[in-house]
Amino acid sequence: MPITIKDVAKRANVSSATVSLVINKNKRISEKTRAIVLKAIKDLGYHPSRSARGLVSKQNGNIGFILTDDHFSRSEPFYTKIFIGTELQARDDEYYVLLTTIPKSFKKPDSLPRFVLERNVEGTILAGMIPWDLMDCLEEYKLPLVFVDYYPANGKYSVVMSDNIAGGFQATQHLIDCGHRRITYLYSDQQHPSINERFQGYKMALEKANLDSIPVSDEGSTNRKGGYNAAQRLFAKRKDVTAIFACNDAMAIGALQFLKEKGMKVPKDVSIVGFDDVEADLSLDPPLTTIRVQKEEMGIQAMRLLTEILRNNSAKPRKILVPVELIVRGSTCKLNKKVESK
Amino acid sequence: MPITIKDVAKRANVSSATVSLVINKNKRISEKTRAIVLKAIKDLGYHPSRSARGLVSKQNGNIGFILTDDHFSRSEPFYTKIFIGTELQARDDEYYVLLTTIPKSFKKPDSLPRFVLERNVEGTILAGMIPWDLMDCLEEYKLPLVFVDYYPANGKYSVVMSDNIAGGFQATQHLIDCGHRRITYLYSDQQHPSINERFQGYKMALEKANLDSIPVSDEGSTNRKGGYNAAQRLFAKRKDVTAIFACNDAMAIGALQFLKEKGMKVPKDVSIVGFDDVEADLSLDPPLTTIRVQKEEMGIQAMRLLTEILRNNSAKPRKILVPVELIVRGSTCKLNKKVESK
DNA sequence: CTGAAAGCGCTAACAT
DNA sequence: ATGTTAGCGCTTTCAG
Repeated sequence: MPITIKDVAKRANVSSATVSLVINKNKRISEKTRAIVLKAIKDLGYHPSRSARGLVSKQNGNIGFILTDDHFSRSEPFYTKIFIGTELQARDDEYYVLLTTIPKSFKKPDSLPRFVLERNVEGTILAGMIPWDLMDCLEEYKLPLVFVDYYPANGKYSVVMSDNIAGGFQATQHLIDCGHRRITYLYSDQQHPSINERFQGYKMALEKANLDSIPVSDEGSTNRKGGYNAAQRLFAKRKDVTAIFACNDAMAIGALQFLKEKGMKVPKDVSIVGFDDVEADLSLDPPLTTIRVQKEEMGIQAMRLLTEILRNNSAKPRKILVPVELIVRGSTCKLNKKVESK
Repeated sequence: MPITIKDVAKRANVSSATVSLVINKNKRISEKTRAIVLKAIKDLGYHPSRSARGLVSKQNGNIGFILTDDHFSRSEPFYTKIFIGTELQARDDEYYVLLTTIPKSFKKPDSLPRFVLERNVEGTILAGMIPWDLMDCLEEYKLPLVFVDYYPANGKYSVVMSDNIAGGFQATQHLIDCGHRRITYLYSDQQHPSINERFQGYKMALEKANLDSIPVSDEGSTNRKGGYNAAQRLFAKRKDVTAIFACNDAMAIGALQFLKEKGMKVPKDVSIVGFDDVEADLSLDPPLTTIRVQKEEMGIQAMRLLTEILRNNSAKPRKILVPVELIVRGSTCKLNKKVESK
């Protein structure tokens, strides 16, 4: 029932081989025949069969997108947007994206995603923190892998990250520019490369201004509750801090909530900068100054990297940093004209 | 390089046809040979090639999952969870799910998702509100369609909905049981079937208790801002309302915010019930009493419905209602012993 | 520059 | 109950 290559060949008065060559952009076809064939394809609304193509070319045109279940269910659509970027780019690259989640607790004998077991993807994008065991298993399959927003330390893979160091620097610099001198870094889970990189940026900005770093961590997690707890811990020790740089928006919002409850005004008494720009809470009061991460762009870049590897599998691992941007909203302001001695 | 059916055949000392029959669970194979073949398959780690299968069977083992971009990027992972359910069930049904978004503003000459143009899906799940034009276009492709959490009025398709009427009823009944007599329904966008059905349930519960309905809508949208505005509008007119049933959690949270700002205590002065149980804000104070929608289950059911249609395409359109559940948290309480005259 | 033909891995008659 | 074989739609030598 569907239109086949033969139908096109017949209509264009050429052989099916010629049509195939045209489809595959082979250059040894005269402009004239190419045009005729192209027209026939369009007239007929022909689309080559992926099955037939895949059968002979040993390629299936699919790529996998794996992330942990808890990441995908997160209340902010962070990874969702990365996925959208991937899918967007996949349209241009003519791939289909198969999305699957694996349990955060993935352990060695657990079974891998179906599409890798059945070898129905040519490569895979790994988004966010991935259990070590999963990487191990994947490695055995020799699947081209690209990491987004996370990467293993071994340097063997291509990765796409947002420019966390620059972001940390910009956030901190912004606070310094506002006149703040005692600026805390609120975080949790320092193992995570992003959180660590943001910390680097923070420290660099402080060093440049000759200020001391005041890192405060929560043992829990990098969510609102963690931010709330960390802020609580911070102000139990030091009441003189005037600015907070949180490792992400969720913690920033948690800290904001704590401050409000304690009657401290944001940004009058304390300025807060977040990271990610999750837009989770546009009704937040005050709206959060933050570092915008280009989530879709990250997905796009990841897909591009993967395509590159797929086309030329000798390609060396590359690392792409997607630029970030300071978004100044209402949670930061100039420090109250008070003159501060360093 | 990969293992083919012939490798299996050779190892099992049978023909490839026999292997094929075993794979396809054909019953006219003796138990003995079946066992031998199965063992060979396992030993070799054989997985049939989808391309080859697809080429002859005209099936590709893919199903599409379409939703609008704004739905997928929503801050609560509502549709994300529906998708996860679909993917979960797809594993059992041996399908791959191709997820794509279309612009909310989809208009007729816009191009359809690639996987339908290229006919690379056997059927499609449509999640959430879908532009009418899209349905129109899809219809021409004669693709089996299943709707989740939304459906066109024409009754031509299979759909999966949560039991909105029961949910609206339970929510309202809960408030009535708490002693409330003046209960508002806060909503927006009544065109949406879910919102309308919830309204039905609300009205039924009120009628049964012989109470009047107090519907208040916001002209904007069904998000927090809408909830805030609607609550504002409500209390501008009537100060005697003691309970609010919002058409979803987002609006409930918006209303909650308005009440807090105006100094009204929740639940002491006003009780609030939401709908969806999005868990967006576990740190919400007070935590929201709501109607839990089983999002994953909805995705699972949608996939099952689609599989059913695909296996037996004479199947008639079916409608599945996924049960809901009242979750009582802190935003509702018994009405202050005040005696109320009806 | 284009056509003829073989063959990818599998299924489905048809034989045996 | 199992084997033989043609052919699905496409790509890819190899000829011309």
